[in-house]
Amino acid sequence: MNRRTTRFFFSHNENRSRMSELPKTYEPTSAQARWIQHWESKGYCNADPNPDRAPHTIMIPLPNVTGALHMGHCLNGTIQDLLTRWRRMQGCEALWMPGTDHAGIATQAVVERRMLEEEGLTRHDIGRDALVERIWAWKDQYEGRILNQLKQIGASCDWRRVRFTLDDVCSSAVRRTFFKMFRDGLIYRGKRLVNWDTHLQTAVADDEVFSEDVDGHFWTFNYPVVDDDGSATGQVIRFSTTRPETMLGDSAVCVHPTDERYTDLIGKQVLIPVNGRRIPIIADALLADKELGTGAVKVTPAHDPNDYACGLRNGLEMINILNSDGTINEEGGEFAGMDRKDARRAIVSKMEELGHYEGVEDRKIPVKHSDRSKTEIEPYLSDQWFVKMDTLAQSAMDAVDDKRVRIFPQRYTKTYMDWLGEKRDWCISRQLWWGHRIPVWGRTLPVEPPPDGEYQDATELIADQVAELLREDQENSLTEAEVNEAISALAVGTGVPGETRFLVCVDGGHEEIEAKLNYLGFEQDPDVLDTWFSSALWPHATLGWPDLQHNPPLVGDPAPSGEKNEVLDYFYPGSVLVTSRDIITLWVARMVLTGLYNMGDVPFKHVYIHPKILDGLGQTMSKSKGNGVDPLELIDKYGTDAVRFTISSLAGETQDVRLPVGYECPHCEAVTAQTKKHQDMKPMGGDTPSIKCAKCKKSFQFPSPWFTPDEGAAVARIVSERFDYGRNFCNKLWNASRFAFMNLEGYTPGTVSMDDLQMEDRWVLSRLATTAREVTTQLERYHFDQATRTVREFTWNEFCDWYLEMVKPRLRDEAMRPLAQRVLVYVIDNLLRLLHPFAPFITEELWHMLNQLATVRGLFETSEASESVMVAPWPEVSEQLVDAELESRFERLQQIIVAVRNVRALYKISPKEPLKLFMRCSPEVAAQMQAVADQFDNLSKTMLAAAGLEVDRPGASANFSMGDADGYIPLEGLIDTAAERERQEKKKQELIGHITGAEKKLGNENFVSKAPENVVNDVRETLAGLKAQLESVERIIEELS
RNA sequence: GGACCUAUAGCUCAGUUGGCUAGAGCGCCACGUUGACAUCGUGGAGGUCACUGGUUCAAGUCCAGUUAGGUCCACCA
Repeated sequence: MNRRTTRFFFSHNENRSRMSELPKTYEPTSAQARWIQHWESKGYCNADPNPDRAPHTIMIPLPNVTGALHMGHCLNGTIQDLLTRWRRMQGCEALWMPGTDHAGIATQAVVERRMLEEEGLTRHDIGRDALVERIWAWKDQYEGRILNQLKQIGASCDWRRVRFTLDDVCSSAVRRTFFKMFRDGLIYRGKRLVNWDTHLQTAVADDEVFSEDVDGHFWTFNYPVVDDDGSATGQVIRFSTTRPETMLGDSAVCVHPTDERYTDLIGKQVLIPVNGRRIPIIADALLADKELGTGAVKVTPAHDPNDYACGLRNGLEMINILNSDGTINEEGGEFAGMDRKDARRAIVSKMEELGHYEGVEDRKIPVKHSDRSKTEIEPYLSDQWFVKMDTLAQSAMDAVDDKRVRIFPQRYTKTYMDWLGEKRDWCISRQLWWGHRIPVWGRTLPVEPPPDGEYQDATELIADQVAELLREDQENSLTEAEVNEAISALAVGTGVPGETRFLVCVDGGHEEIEAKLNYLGFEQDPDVLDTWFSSALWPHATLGWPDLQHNPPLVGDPAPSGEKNEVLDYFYPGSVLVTSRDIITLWVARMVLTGLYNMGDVPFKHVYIHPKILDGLGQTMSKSKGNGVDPLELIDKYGTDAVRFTISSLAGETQDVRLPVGYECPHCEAVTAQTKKHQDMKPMGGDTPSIKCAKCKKSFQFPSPWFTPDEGAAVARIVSERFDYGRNFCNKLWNASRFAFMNLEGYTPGTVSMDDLQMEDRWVLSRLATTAREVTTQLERYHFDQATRTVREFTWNEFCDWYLEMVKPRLRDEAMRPLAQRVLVYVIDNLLRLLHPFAPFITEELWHMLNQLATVRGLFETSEASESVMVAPWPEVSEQLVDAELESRFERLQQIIVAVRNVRALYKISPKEPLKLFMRCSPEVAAQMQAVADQFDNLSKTMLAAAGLEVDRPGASANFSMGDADGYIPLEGLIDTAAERERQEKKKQELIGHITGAEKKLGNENFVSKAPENVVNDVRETLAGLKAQLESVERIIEELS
C-alpha cells in the first residue's frame, strides 16, 4: 500500500521525531487505545459532587449480561457519550453511570442451555447454589466484555461507579423497596393466571411471550344437559375447542344472555362426560359471542385468560389441572400424570368413545410461546407476588402530565400514558434461581387469621406473635431491645385470604433476624423478583439509596465514605435518560414510579427515545435473520469516530433508521448488498451457498441463521457501506488539520484586531460562530442528525473547500503568515472542540498535535489551551462575529467563481489555463470585486481584467449573468457562438418560467392582501432579481447575435 | 381490532411555526493527481414530493380518505 507521508516542521521543539511525519490517512486503532488509557489515567471521566458546577447525570440503560453489545447498544451508547462529553465541556460535572443488568430469566436460560448442550446437565442436577455460582461466573465474563465494548466506542463513563443489579448496593435498594411496599400494603400475594413456561418452570411476563401460528385442530364436542338429580334430559350443548384437555378443569358452560337457542337452558347443568362432574350453564355477554361457532363456550377459569375473567365475574370454581411441568395433576383423575399433549389425545378418544364427539377440522392456531425457551406457554393458575399499581401508576402519569418528566420526541408520551393508564398490577415474582430472592419468610402459625379488611390490626397482631416467638427463642436469648429492633425491621402480613400462613418481610441488612426466622421454622420464599424490579430502581439505587449516611462505594474502594450521601444528593435526579421505545413501559414508566415512591422526586427530567436500527429491507436486525452488524467489527474496519459520526447522523426524531447491510468480500473487501434472497438461502444438494464477488469474481460464503459456513472456507463479514460517510469525514478533518499543521512553522500567539482581518477570515469566523450556535441548539433538542450535518457542512463545505483554499497564498507569504496562522489556529481549535463529542479520538489526537505547535491561542484574547480537548470548554458563541452583510458579499464571490469554473468545464478548458474576466456591474460591486481580485486568481486562475458600468462584452466570450453583474470570459477560438446562444436561450426560458410564476402571484389580489407583508416583499425582491438576470441574459443574447 | 411511525433523486435521508426557483451523502457521467486529502477536487445529469379529495392567497409541509411498508398493544372459545 502506498502510504505517502509529508514532512512538516516544528519550530519550537526539535524533540518531536514521533510527530515529524504525519500519515496521509488517520489510523484509528492506535489512537483509540492510547486515548482510552490516557483519559482513564487522568480521571477525566470521573464525576464527584462539586458545588461550583451544575450536575449532569445520565444513567446507562443497563445492558443484559447475556451477551455482547449490538448495533442498538452502539447507537444508544454513542448518544449518551455525545451528551456527556458535550455537557462536560460546557462546564457540568457530567456523570455517566455505567453498569449491567443480571437480566434474570434471560441469563439463567443462556447458562442452562449451555450446560445442557455441553454437559447434559439440568439445573435440578446441580442444585440452586451451584447453578447460581455458574451464572456468576458467566456474568463476570460478559460484564467485562460489555464494559470493554463500551470503552471501545469511547464511552466516558465514570468507571469507578460501575454497578450491577445484584451487587450489594443495588441489592439493599431492592430489599428496602420491597420492604416499604410490603409494609405499605402495595405488595400482595395472590393466585393469578400467568403465562407458564413448562420447560423453564416459571411464570413468564406478557412481554416475554410471542405468538406464533401452529398447525392444530379445532374439535367440536357436546356436553349432555342433566337434571338436578343428574339424569340426562336428552338435550346437549355443542361447543368447539382447540384444547380438549382443559375439559378436566371446566367449571361452566357459557352462552350469551340473549341467545335464543339457549335461553331456556341457562341455570341448568351439564355433565362433563370424561370425569362425570356437573357444571352450570351460565350467561355472560362478555365471554360468549352469538355469532361465533355454536354460540356456546366451555369455561376453564384456571387455564384461559378470558375464562379466568369470566370465572371471577361469576364466582366460578378455579380448577387447576396441571402440574408445574405441564403434566396433568390429580384433578385429572384417570388422566393424571399424562403430559398435556397426551391427555389431549386421550380425552378426544374418550369423548368419541362416549359418543360426544362431533367432528374436527384442521386449523392454524395462534399459540403463545415463551421468548426464552421457545416452548408453548400454558395459562396457569399459580401463587405470585404483585405490586398494586393504582396510586403508583397515577403518580408516574402525573409526573409526565405536569412536565416534571419530558419525553422527546413528544409523541411517545402517549405510549407511556396509555400503558400506565391501564394500571394493571405488576406480577413481580419469577420461579427462577438467578435474581433477588423475595425477602419474605412464611410459616403457618397457630393463631386465628385476621379477618379480611382489617389489615392494620392484623399486622400488629401478627407482629406480636412473631415478637413472642423471638422472645421464646431460648438458644439465642434476645434482650427486649433486640426484639424491638428486630420487629422494626419486620413487616408482617397474611398470604392469600383464607390461609393461615403468615408472611414476614425482613428489611435488608438483618441477617441475624433471617437466621432466627429460619430457626423458628420460617422458610424463605423460593421465588426471585422480576428483573425489572431491580432495574426500576436503577437511577437512585446506583447512587447508594437507601443509605443516606454514606457515599456509595467505588470500585477498588468498597468502604462507604463520608457522613452524608452527597453523591445521591448531588446527582439525583438525572438529567436525561437515553433509551429505545420498546422499553418505555417496562422500564421508563417503572423507574418514574419507583423514583417518586422512594425518593419523592422523578428519576430524570428528560427522556430521549432514539430510533431503532433496521436493515436495508426494513427489518429489525437479529442473529436469526442474519443481518446483524457487529459494532466491534465496524470499529475495526472504519474506526470508532467514523462509526460514531455516522450513527449520530442517523439519530433524530424518526422512529426507525435503515442501515442496508452487505457482505464484505474476504478476498478484495468489495461489498455485496444483502438481499432477501441471501437471507433465505439454504444449502441445496448439500452445497453451502456462496456469493460471487462482482469485483474480483471470486466466491465466498457468508454467515447465516440457516447453516454454518464450511470449515476453512473464505467467509464474508457483514458490514454497512454507510459508515464510509463517517470515515471519509474523519479523513477530511485529518487532512485539513494536517495541512494546517504543516503551515504553522513560525507560529506566534498574539491578539488581532478586527481591522487586520481579511474578508475570508471574517467570513469563516462568522460562519464558525453561527455553526457553534446551531450545533448547541440542535443538541439541546436532541436533534443529533441535524447537529452532525451542521458541523460536517461547516468543516467540509466552508472551512476546507473555501477558507483553506483562500488562505493558502497568505500562508506562503512571509508578511501575511503570522495573522493567517492565528486565525487558522483559532478556527481549528474551535472546530476540534465542536467535533469532540461526535468524534472523541481523532479530535484528541489532533488537539495534542496542535498543542505542540501552538500552545497559546486565541484571537481577541489569548490563553493556554487545555491539556485535553475533552476538558476544554465548549465553543462560546460570539454573536458579534456574525456578519450577514459580509456573508452575502462572500456568497457573490463564490457564485462568480463557480460560474467561471462552470465555463471551464463547459468548454473543456484546463484549470491551468489562465482566463480573463470582464464584469459589467455597478461601481460598488466593482469595488468589492477589485478588493478580492486575488481570490479570482487563486481559486479559478482568472484575472479580473475590468469591472464597472462601462465594460463592454469582448468578442467571442463565454457569458454568465447574476442579476447585479454580467460576466464575460474571452475565449478566442473556442467559442461556438450558436451553441453559446442556445445555452443562454435555455437559461432565458428558465428565468421566464420563474418570472411568470412570481408575477402571477403578485397579480393575485388575494395574495397581496392576505399574505404577510414580508412574504410579499420577498416575492417582489425575488422577482426583481429574476428580472435583472433576465435582462442580463437578454443583453448577452443580443450581443451574441 | 386499537395506537404510533414511514412513503421526496437509482439508494439512504434532510426539508423547523405552510412562503420552494425542492437539497445532501452515496451511486452515475465528464474532466482532473498544482505540495492537505483519489477515503480527494471541479462540473454535470437525475424528482408529477405514494395516490385521491379538502382547507388556504399559497401545500412536499396542514386535514380526511386510499394504498404500501414498519412497530407496539389488545384479541383470536
